[in-house]
Amino acid sequence: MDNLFLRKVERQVRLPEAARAALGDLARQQIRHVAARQDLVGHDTGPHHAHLILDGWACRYRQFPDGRRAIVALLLPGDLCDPYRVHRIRADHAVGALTALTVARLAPEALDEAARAHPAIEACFRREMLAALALQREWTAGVGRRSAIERLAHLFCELHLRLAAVGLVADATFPMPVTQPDLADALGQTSVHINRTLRELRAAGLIELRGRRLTIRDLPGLKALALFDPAYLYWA
Amino acid sequence: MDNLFLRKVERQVRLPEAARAALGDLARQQIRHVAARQDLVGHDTGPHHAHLILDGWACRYRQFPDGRRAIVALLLPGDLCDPYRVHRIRADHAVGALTALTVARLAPEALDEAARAHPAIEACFRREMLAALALQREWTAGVGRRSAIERLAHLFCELHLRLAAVGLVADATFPMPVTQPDLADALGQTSVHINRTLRELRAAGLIELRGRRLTIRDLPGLKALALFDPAYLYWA
DNA sequence: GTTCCGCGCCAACCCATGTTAGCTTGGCGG
DNA sequence: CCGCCAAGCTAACATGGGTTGGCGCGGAAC
Repeated sequence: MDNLFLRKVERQVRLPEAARAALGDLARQQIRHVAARQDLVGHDTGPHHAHLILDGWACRYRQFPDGRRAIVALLLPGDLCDPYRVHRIRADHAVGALTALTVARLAPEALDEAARAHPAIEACFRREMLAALALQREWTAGVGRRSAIERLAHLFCELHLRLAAVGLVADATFPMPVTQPDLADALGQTSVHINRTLRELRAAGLIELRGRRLTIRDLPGLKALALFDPAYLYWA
Repeated sequence: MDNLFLRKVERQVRLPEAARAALGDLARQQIRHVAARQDLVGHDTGPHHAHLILDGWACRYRQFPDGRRAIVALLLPGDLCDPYRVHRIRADHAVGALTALTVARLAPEALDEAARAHPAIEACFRREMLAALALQREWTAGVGRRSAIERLAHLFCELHLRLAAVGLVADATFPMPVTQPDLADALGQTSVHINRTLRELRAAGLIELRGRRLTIRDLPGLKALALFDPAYLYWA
């Protein structure tokens, strides 16, 4: 199980050997397996560990008291979740596994120390934060101003690039293990409408989605429909 | 013109005298005035300065090629905008003045140095980032899953707390210089519907909005309607 | 002082998306 | 091998919020 975070990072900057080794060590400390639909971090968890996603998909979500749920971010293999310590009594959101998950649990002290010892690692963490922020802004803009079909198309373009950055795309095909109800919560719609919209995308010859795998049939078309501009993707 | 960022910060942690002085110096370097509706940072600006908002309101927004606009964040007095350097050719969004604005322009090198010299300042910057991220998540969740009236109510609750943290609230009344078209772009709606919804909130006796000032008539009622949970506000 | 334009405000109409309800399929536990 | 349940899929109907268009006001430019 190779370290996808490293692979993503080194698409941008070559790390010093010592930093690379330190990051590798970190990721090998404490491997945890989480079943699909389990929480990695609960709404009421206090200060907690950071996590590196090694395999599987997770999401950050917020559950409202009346049952509504909003998924505010998707976490893919190679994503580093909360590199900086959060000193809060109560988290503002939870992190849940969408599929079976393999993660490295990272002690905050170990991260701090690695960042202090290797400026390159500190830079990585910072970049990961800035990337998460830019991504979050794009999601806010999208839910606010994109139509249903544009949102879905945009998400697929985004996933395509993010997964390609960690080598999980082959032949314009990649895993898409997110169920329609989950997509609905991520895009601010209902599962019924997600289904309608998927049908439209398929009928337009833009995508093919079967058995948890997505194939993009017409990438330029999909990007045009989504008004996709990759400027916000830091690692891709 | 006192430094509102300092005031906000020191509600949480007492800074060492040297750090406080350094932050004060930073803010006094290069004061800039910007007219309402002008961009502080454009969509196509490359790496740029950081800004400390001293007076007035600004917003981060994204303009789509077809004219649609999404406001993804409001920047209030005391907010620190982009403390960490962004090494990108093209920004993913712009920052614009909603009202006449007074800002301190901060050179990235000066910030880096202050952060290196004073761990307390580094901690402040990091906290500002984490706060921005949490805020952005809440906005994403809101646009995705809250109804029109809930969104508006929620925004007012948020502004109430954020402005209170810098001492700009008196008698449950605070400045609200955002026009209805701007509110629409921030909440993912149209100005017509914002108008309808404002009327509803007024009719329900929850708020009063006159002459760019908002008075909250029934805070508990407003919070209940908005499903407001302040867990995501780091400074307030 | 006049002109103009952006904003607040409102009503009528309409459509994109939500709601409800049901059927089908496939994977999993027993 | 059976039963169960979550997810995919669809149709019929309902509605929140978008669209269009129009009025009046007040502040800024001249």
